[in-house]
Amino acid sequence: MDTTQRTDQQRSADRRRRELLEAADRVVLRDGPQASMNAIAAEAGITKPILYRHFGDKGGLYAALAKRHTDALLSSLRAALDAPADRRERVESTLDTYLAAIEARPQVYRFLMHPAEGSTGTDQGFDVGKHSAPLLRRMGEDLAQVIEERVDLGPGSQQLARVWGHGIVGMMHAAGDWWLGERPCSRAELVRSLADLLWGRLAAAGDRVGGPGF
Amino acid sequence: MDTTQRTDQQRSADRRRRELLEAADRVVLRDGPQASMNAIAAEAGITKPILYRHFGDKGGLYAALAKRHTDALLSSLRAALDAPADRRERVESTLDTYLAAIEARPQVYRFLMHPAEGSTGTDQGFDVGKHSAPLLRRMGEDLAQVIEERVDLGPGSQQLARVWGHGIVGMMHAAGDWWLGERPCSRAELVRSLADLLWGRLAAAGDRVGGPGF
DNA sequence: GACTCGGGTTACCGCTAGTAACACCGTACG
DNA sequence: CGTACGGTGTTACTAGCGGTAACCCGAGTC
Repeated sequence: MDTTQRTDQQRSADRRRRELLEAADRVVLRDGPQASMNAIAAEAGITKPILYRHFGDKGGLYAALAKRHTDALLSSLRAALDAPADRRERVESTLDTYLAAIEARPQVYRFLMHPAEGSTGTDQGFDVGKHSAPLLRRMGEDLAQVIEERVDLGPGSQQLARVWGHGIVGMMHAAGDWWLGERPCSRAELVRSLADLLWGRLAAAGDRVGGPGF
Repeated sequence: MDTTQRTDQQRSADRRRRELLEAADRVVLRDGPQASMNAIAAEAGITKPILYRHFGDKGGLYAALAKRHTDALLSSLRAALDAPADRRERVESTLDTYLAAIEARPQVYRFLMHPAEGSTGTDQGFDVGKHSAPLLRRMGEDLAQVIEERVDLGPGSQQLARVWGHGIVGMMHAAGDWWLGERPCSRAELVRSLADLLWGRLAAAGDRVGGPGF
């Protein structure tokens, strides 16, 4: 009885929670990362305090919201990363998966990359470092793990893999962000250019002669 | 007469502006990017409306503030990038310059990378893409220009250079951010690892054998 | 019927960005 | 001398935010 009642309650609470998250999703997609708690509550057809009862504060709601999308994106990236193909193919497919995702739903992307961070709370001694979006960190760690598992890097491989994981993710992110804003080329070209960069074409290219003043 | 008077006024206004910017700098360095206009005005020994008369709105102040630091950092990066040395050396020295800068003044770094963006104004149809810090964009464009000038990339070189410019800057940024938070290794090691990545070590490394399930 | 308890609301606090309206003060002009 | 004026500064305010305390009401229970 007690347990069943508790599960009933919990089930109901979970359903509510999901409904609230979906409402929040709609509002964030419509209004961007600046969506207010009032607006979200209104969209959900209720008022602020119950939002706060469910998620604690705005950060909690946004974290929950971000977690869903992040998990979804990470799992599709994992699939591309773990495919049975050679390395270059896997790299290109992973890049393309990421870029296709941000291209398809740019608002979600923007929300994930810029999680409001308006916390009015204890901002004293603010977190220097780790200010990036959690999505970037998680992608970096994931990629590091895959590199460490599958690439033979010799001594110091773990540390090297982590540096590379975060570095490659950052490369992908910044290039994707720029590309999304300017659209200077097709997605396939971008993927190819980035893979070429990772494949050492920068090191292999010759110096340009007759440049200005050199 | 008229002109001299105007210059007098302008000079005075410029001095005021500089004073205000320095006060704002102190506050931002102390309180992080969440520094309020009230706090900045108090630090400068004046009240809010003056700040607004000088900078329009918070975005304007932050933009002016960011521009100073950004210009300073960009010029030192330029110096490293333009040094008369071979490419690998220049790359390492540029990476090191950037990392040393963010290591030396992490609060400034954080401010530059996360420019508040609280604009309450017309957020309808918010700028998707170009949401990154302007510093990243400018670094990317600068690097692209240097690559285009000095590296022979064959046909399509301009576009390739831009992709690489933004990509490399993103790599540097993400790795630097992660490194600043966790400090998993020395700066020199980080520089070396990133340069190795750019030099194609990922492509050159062999597959790891005996991995889990593979 | 009294009593609790979970879901919901109203009404508020303290804060923020931003602004309108007023006050002071040196200066040119009649 | 008086007076109108532009620049510099202030006080006092609005609108809206995140967050919360206090209350309210219906359902189940003894």
